[in-house]
Amino acid sequence: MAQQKSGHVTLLDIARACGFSVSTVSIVLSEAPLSQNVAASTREQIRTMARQLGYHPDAFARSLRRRHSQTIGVLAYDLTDPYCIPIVRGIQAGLHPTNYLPLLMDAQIQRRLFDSYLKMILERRAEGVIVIASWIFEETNLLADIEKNHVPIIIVGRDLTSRRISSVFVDNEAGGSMAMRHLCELGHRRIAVIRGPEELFDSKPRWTGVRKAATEAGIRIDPRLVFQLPNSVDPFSSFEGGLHCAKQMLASGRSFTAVLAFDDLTALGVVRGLSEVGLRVPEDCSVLGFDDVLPATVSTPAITTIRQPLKEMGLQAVEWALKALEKREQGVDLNPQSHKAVPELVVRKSSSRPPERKSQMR
Amino acid sequence: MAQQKSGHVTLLDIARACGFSVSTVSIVLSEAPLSQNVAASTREQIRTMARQLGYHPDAFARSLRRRHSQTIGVLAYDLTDPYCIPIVRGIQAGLHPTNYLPLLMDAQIQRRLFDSYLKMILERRAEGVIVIASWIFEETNLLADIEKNHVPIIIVGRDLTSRRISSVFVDNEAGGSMAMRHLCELGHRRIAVIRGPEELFDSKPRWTGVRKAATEAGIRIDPRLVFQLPNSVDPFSSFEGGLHCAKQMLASGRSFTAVLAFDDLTALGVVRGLSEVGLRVPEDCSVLGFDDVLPATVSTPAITTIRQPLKEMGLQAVEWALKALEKREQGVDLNPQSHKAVPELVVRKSSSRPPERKSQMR
DNA sequence: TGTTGACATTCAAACGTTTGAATATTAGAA
DNA sequence: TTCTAATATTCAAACGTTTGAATGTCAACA
Repeated sequence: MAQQKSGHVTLLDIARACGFSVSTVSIVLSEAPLSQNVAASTREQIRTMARQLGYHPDAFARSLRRRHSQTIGVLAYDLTDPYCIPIVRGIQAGLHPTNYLPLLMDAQIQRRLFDSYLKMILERRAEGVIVIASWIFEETNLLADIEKNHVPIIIVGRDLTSRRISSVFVDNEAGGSMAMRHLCELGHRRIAVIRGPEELFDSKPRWTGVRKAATEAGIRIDPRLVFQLPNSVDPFSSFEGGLHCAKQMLASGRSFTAVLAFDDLTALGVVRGLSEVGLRVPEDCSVLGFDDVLPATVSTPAITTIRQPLKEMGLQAVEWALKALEKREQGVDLNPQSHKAVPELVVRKSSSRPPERKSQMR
Repeated sequence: MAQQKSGHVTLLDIARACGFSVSTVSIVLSEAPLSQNVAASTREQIRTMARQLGYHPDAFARSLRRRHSQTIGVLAYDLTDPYCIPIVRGIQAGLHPTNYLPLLMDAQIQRRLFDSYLKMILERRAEGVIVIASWIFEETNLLADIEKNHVPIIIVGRDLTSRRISSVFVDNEAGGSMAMRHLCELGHRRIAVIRGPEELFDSKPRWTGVRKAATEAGIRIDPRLVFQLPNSVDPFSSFEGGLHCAKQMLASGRSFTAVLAFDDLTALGVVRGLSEVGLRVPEDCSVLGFDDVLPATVSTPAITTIRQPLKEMGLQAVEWALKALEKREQGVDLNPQSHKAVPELVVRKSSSRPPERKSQMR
């Protein structure tokens, strides 16, 4: 009845319905400072009418006028990956006490989608962007556009300070060392290692850390027990990669008492591979993961892993984004920062001392 | 330089920069029909200038003027739950060929957040809303507002046709029957059942299906082997619930050769509980899950489960949402519809024939 | 010469808000 | 009585687009 053609209730509808001007209604409903001057009776009248009609302010009109969207764009490379979720949670948690809202997008590991969502984030005038990408994320030309439009951008999951982008990522080297040290301390000497895919940012430093710790412990890593995941991209593939590597390991005829896997899903793949030939984890062979995602916790045995403080990393990203906005308000451009989060060894059931009889591994 | 105070490049910037009017620029950049009449040289000039300045149209202004947001709100009860993700994927897949964009929100199983995000979806003038909620989702008063503003709403994960809301959900009864039938066919007779939490929509019909199949197979379910998950809410708790039930089962002294768990995470909890007393799955005891989420696939043994066609359910929801929009365009209000998706038995490694010697279970 | 119509471009209003400035009303003070 | 000040409300412009209608130019036709 009082509806506009658009189907949505507007200030004008309310104004007409209770005989005040649009301005007054706006002042009351948006709780502008001037609303103190509005008669209490008027306020009440307007508010009840708004409730009655089911009024909700039009975010488009409001943002247009106020020149603020109160939005932070969050672009995840793949929500399917359990790695992303805790980061998103951290971002949500960080944003919650402010009145910024996350605009969450899932690129599904597709460059095309990544670009089109980034464009959308720009069009929606997000005031900042947080990109979750442990994964390849080369120069999109949109990146330049983001800069031209003065939108602060933070990346979590890899170091892009070289491109002058604030970055939050885990200290992979330290993590790799922790993992190797844990196995050494348990008494393992023949340790198979599954390295991450070539093109993944985390792979190299993690491997460096592993080697350092091995050297420090006086252990030689048999190059024939070093494997590498293929350059694939979706989370499930790293499970299959682990499974495949385990088979190769077993086929190689070399003996080993532990496997240091690139991440948790790889570790789960290894567990599967070992179990298929009747080997038990950890009695016959220890398996270590990295990340600490849900599947590592709920599988049996629970996977010993290097935990990334994902939620905290999300929080950190938000903190910087907000600070950048604040500074921008004052006309200052913030220099890109970087934060190396410290990982943590989580000992669970997939690691133990090596089996007594070495012959057990053929 | 040519920047407005807002920091964003606008049509006016481009117009000034190349000496045409805002209208012409708009017509060219938005590829309006009139742009055929614009001189090719002009078009080129405007386009390159836009690219150079990094122009992106302001979605707020555009939507305001066009009276279309090209957006579908998607409100998930908890992205942490692996159950949600494939549904979201389905929704994305369904939306992709259209030019609607999903506006994805994660309520984190908190009523307050649920409400505030729903409000946000309304304010952003989403043209339709899809709610993912297997979980409690009682009358929000916002629901009434959604109706007042003529926004079509679809729920996936439970049946709310009684409240005149289109619903997509799995045929829980059929699924429950499938699970039980599978165990019976393998030869199990003493089967423990873990029912879902009281307040969860899926719980009752699933249990009905289980009992029906048992009756048909001439099997009596020992009430002392029936357990129930507590009314909790986060996905991890169902793992713990399963673990706890397994302990109770074992403590009860009753013998059983299979456990039919409410969902996959519960099943994984049961596996853990059994393994803690040295029982192996499936050699000593079979375990069945429900849903088919990632952790069920990557754990060892892989969990035999009843698969919900989650992605398809998401697709279905989108299809209806779009149809409702189409109809609304013509002024027709669509009647709420409902779709019971048919589940599917996925046989993996956690189920097998019961062990020969019954004494094995004490 | 005037009319027609195709082509190229611009005008101006509108979308739903917000907000600085303006107006109107009342009460109290000078 | 007029002036000031507080209270209560409205005007009107602006945010960045889009778009129906208007304008202007030019060539071709009658």
